[in-house]
Amino acid sequence: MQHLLAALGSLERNLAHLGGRLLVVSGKSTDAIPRLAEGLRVDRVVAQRWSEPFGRERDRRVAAALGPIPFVLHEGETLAPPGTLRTQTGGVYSVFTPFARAFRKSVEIAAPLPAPTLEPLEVSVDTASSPALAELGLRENPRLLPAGERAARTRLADFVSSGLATYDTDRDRMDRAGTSRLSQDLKFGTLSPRAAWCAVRDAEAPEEARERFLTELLWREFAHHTLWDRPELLERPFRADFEGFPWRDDPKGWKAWCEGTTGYPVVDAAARQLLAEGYVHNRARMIAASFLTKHLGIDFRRGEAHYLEWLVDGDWAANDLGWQWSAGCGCDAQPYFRVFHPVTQGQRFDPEGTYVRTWVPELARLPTRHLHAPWEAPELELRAAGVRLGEHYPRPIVDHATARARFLADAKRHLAR
DNA sequence: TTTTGAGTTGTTCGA
DNA sequence: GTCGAACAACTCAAA
Repeated sequence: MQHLLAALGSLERNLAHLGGRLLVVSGKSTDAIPRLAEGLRVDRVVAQRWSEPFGRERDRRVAAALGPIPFVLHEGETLAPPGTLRTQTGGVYSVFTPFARAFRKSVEIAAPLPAPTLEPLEVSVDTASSPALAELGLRENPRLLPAGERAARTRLADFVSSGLATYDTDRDRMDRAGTSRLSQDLKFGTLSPRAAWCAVRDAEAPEEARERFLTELLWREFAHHTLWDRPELLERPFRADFEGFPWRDDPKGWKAWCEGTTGYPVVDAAARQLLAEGYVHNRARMIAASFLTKHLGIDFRRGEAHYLEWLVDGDWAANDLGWQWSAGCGCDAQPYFRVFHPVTQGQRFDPEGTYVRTWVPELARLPTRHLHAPWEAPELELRAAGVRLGEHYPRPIVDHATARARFLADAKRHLAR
């Protein structure tokens, strides 16, 4: 909400700069938009398509409520309109690589258009200004990134000039600012994927780094196109053989995973970063999702909903695709037995422990070699770091090897039905 | 129609 | 300590 309001404020300033004006109305879109359209005596209502199921339903209802006034939807949420890429036999792509190959071959991405000129409104209508956070009973979170089109463009420019060159190697490092951090801008539409694509495509940076970023944009694209064609994926696993999987109900495990007290430092860091920042590093999301679904055996849809509730950048398409992939039931022909080791992953992608120390400060004084597995640290070192396991920081709620074996057995049994 | 090549992100075990 | 194989065989997409 904070990000949305700040983005609206930015839009209001930009419009004023162009001689326009942002009108704010409250109410259901099916009532408010027709009322405004009639009040302004417009000949059409123009909007950007929202391709996700919720948005499609909303657009359908608004169009119906507008009656004779045309409701014109433009593309822009994705690089190519969803539903336009098809296999040679007319089928829907279900594997990323062929989708990406076909996309690069057939889609030409033009530079974004300049801002339109605006005409002053001649009709006065009854509108409000957008509410302040406090009016909605919310407190400002100072950790959120600046929102709005200008902030997004600055972020893109900064990324292109400094982060892009090392993107292909640093993007996996949880302890570095190696990612673009553009996800919330793409989600809110304050940055178009075309602008990001063109800026990176035409940038002076190593080809591997540029290609890597463009591929990530295509993953976002793949998620939206896939959900467009198969909206039922928000409720069902992509892989039909995962239907009816024996997920566990583990209230204690669920609570620990949500609040960051599983005893696995990287998993806990991810949980706490989510609650604090509305953002989690991509690598940490995968580790957290793997832990919830595989170590704890909890249904991916619960983790998916939790992430969607807390993420600033959370959209249905990418979130669902990511969670299904992590759970092993998504668009991925890779085997189900790929279970992330939370300690190894931490050591590999947070080698100095910076990420863990930031989010799990009670372990901050522990030497790096024990940071990702504090239960294996000698008592003396724990004491020196001021850590008593079970008091300052929990012991692991599950044993990695045991949990892994349990999941593999469950999956093997279920998939062999 | 049949064949062929390939598939984001990993871990463990044993030589 | 390093390295390759096993994990399991399947489905997709294109030729």
